[in-house]
Amino acid sequence: MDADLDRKSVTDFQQRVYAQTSLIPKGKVVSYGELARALDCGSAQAVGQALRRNPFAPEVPCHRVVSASGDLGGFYGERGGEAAEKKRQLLEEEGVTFASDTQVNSHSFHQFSKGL
DNA sequence: AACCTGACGGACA
DNA sequence: CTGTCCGCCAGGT
Repeated sequence: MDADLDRKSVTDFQQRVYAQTSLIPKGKVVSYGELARALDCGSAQAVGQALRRNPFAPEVPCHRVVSASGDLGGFYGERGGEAAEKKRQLLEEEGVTFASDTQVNSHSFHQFSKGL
């Protein structure tokens, strides 16, 4: 019915990823694994898949999502390209500190509520 | 339905 | 620290 027309392109899972990603506070970053955990997914790759070609950019601050190792990961479907440098700059603009040109400082990681 | 890929993560050599 | 392998889940072909 009419409702079927809207969804397409974006699955229920992706909407959850974008929603959680938009919850990341400015000046902080979250790893794909942490995000996946918040979504009760258990797979960071599944989360990365959703962000890979995010149709909600820049509505969704996908640049605040980095790898668990502190690496920038990717941006706009590119890994370690100039896009990564842009991503790094965006984070620095928001107040995120970097341990290296391609690594985020560990204290800049955000943590979702675990419900304790 | 089956197979392969992917902006990951962790373990191992 | 670097390179390789396996496991994880979802999506596209």
